[in-house]
Amino acid sequence: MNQNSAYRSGFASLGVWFDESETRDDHASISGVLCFDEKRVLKGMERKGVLYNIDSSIAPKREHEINQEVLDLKRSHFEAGKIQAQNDLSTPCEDYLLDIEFAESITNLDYGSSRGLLDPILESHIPLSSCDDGTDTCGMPYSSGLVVQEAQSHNAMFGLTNSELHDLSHDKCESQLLVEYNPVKFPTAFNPEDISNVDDVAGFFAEAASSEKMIEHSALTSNGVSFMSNTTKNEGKDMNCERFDKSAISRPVASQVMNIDAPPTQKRLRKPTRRYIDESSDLNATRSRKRTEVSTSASESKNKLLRVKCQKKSRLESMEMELFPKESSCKAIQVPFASLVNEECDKRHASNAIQVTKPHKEATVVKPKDVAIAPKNLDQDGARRKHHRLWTVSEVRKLIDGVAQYGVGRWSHIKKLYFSSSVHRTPVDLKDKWRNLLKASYLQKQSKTTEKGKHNLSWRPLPNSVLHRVSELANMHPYPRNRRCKSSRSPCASSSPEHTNRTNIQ
DNA sequence: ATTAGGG
DNA sequence: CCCTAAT
Repeated sequence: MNQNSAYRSGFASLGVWFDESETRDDHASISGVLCFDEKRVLKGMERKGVLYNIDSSIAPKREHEINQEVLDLKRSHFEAGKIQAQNDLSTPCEDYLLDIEFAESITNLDYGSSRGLLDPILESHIPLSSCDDGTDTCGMPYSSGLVVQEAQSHNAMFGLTNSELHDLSHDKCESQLLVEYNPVKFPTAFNPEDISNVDDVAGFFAEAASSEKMIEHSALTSNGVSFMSNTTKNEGKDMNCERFDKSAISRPVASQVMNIDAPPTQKRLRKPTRRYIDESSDLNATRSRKRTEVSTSASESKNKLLRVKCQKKSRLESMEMELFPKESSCKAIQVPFASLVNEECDKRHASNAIQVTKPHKEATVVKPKDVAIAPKNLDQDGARRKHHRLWTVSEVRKLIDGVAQYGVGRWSHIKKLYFSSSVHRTPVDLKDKWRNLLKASYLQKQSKTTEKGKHNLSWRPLPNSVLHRVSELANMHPYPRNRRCKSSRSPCASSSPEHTNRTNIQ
């Protein structure tokens, strides 16, 4: 099998002994691999502690979904581990003098090859569902392309251990199985981002270990496997998680995780998200035209992020897809975009400064609020969303004037007349703003009438003059549809007259 | 291309 | 602000 040969060669390059006679046997191959891992992982640490902790690292993922199968598997593991713990020095695997740098070396191995090893297993007898319930055990949806493969490999290995453990239970390499079992799983438990930080990994371990104790104890005990409980608790507990977490295990594991995780090949087979496409095209377009209307870096990004959170689920999902993959695709977009944004940012600032500078006395009242809304930090997201341009009082006034003149609904006209200079205010923006003004005035008035104190502050104080005008206009021009007169005075009394009036004017 | 509305 | 459905 190609996979085998490839795999073998990979290890051969590492100077690892490889038994030709076993080459054709997948199990044998795996055993060999497992041995390596064990040697690597166990290096410099106490066998028992390691075994305990490694196994425990799995627990948090399915605290609430432990099924009998899993328990059985665990039991098997512990048995194996126990036996091995007693024989570790005589373990045949000692023969495989593994270079301590295996962890780093393995990084060179192609993901495909290692995967190839698993594939046969997958195909043969592994129900990928040995421990998956859809939502998954790693906290990440299977729908995430990035994770799926890991999950599969994990399951594959899981299945392997599960289905073959009995066969191997008396084999000399049983202990290796346990060890290997763990590293393969890690990827499923971590967010790629987390993995990058070794400390985080260590933290996870600690957490996992601690939480596992409970589960392990109750589960195993109830299962009539008390002896294991003892084993783990006594021997495993002695092991200081922190100690090995940070020193021995975290490094190698982390590196391996990265390895498994990193595989660049066909990680993302999904077609680009709509947003992704949009952004790309938008970016290009923007670049070529040097559009002036773009967003600023920092604030904009944040806004977008916020927005994303509030957006429809579908969109959110797509977004996450973009955010997660720390792969090239993402960077490719962002880098160029970022530079672009900066450019635009400067331009915009200039114009903005002007506007901000000329505010009226009342402006001071409004501004605080605006500032408060202003975003703070930026995220990687290449946000396409327009920068949240705070409406200055002057702008609001202009808008009101426009509405007074043209009436509600003629946004494009208002835009032409009053906002021709401000590129960033589109008719739609005006419309939205008006809507907000109505709402604001209504709320403000209401709060004033009732318990004025209340969280009135949350609603940025609107200059009274503005507020009044809005109210008046609101009465005059009931906002389409919801002519629910916010003003406490004359509810929905004026409809036809004013309406026609305005309409005719134009 | 504009608007109205929902998110 | 963004997005979409209606005009």
